[in-house]
Amino acid sequence: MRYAAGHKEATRARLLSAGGAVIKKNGFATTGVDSLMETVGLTGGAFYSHFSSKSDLLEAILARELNLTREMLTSKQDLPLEQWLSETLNRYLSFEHVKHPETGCPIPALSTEVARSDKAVKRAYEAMLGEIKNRLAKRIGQDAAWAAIAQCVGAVVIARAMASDASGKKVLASSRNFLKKALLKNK
Amino acid sequence: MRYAAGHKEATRARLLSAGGAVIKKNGFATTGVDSLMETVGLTGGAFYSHFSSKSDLLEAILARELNLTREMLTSKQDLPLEQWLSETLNRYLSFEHVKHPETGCPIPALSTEVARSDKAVKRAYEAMLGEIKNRLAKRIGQDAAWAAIAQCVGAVVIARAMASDASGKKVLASSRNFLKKALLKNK
DNA sequence: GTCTATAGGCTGATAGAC
DNA sequence: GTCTATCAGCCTATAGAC
Repeated sequence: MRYAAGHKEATRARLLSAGGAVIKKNGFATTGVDSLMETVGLTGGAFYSHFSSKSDLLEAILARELNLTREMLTSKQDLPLEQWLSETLNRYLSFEHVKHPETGCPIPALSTEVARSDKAVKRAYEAMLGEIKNRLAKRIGQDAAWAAIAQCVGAVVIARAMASDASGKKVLASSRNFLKKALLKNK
Repeated sequence: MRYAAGHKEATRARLLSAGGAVIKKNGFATTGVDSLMETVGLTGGAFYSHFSSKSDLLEAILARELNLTREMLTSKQDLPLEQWLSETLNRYLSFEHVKHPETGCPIPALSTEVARSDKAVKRAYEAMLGEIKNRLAKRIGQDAAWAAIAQCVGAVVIARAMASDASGKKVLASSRNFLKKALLKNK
């Protein structure tokens, strides 16, 4: 073998990381294999020694990215409820998050395309989302967990589609206010 | 002129209606001009006598579709709050809506692509969404209006990406429960 | 493990016939 | 107003050289 041991694994890891950023920003269907490979300094033909299809890549990227989201949402679980809630919501529902999909959560960026993908992709998505929900449910309950996820995702999706920054910020602020109030009251 | 007066307008109207259904189902970027024209029984070349670009079509479709959503959400404004809320939420957050994007609301189907479109498209989106929010705000208040829209959109987006029907239904039910409780309490 | 070359098919958009 | 023909460029995926 003319390449160091672990070379393939390293390339695959870079592909998941750099590729994930690109498709969160520009979309999965609209990003070609060639430009995906460019992000790791390789040419298109080499793609298929790492993944059997483009859809296979989406599945792997989703697993990785959703894992990161789960860690992020549950990293401060030892804080008191109100503080944990406030910090987590302020971070997820920030204008920074809206403006930078490439470093953000895959759910608002990729869900619509997951909905149009094959069963394997959807299964990866469903499994990870279920885990995220379970972790949140421990603190705020089952219904509230799904509702909070849905609302955060929807707010980011809508804020990103707005023409003006001001409108996007309004959507975020309303969702933050509403969720904090509702989640602390119903507890 | 070899075609009846109003023929062009009629073709354009059919294009907006049939095209809207197709792109809500299959996505805007992934649907070609040729297949868009097929839905109204014409060939690709004829597209450009109706719209100056594909993006121009998206703008027109959004205006039309969001107008329909607005009418739907506010059609039963004369009912008592609780009843209006319940009926509207049950309809928007239904499994039927999740399974049939082609006849459903454009916001969960197209927002992610609007976010990646040009300023004109985003302006059309922002203007119509603002109107929808204003109508809802009259009944439930400003923050709650944005929050409710965000949550409904997020729930449908997520439910559509789930592998199993059961998971999608859970997300919908949680959002329905949570929203009804929160909106009636905070009033 | 990555390369180049290639296949066959799709894209958005234009020109000119009818 | 719609047609066909055409452009250059992109797509996913494969074959075979190195």
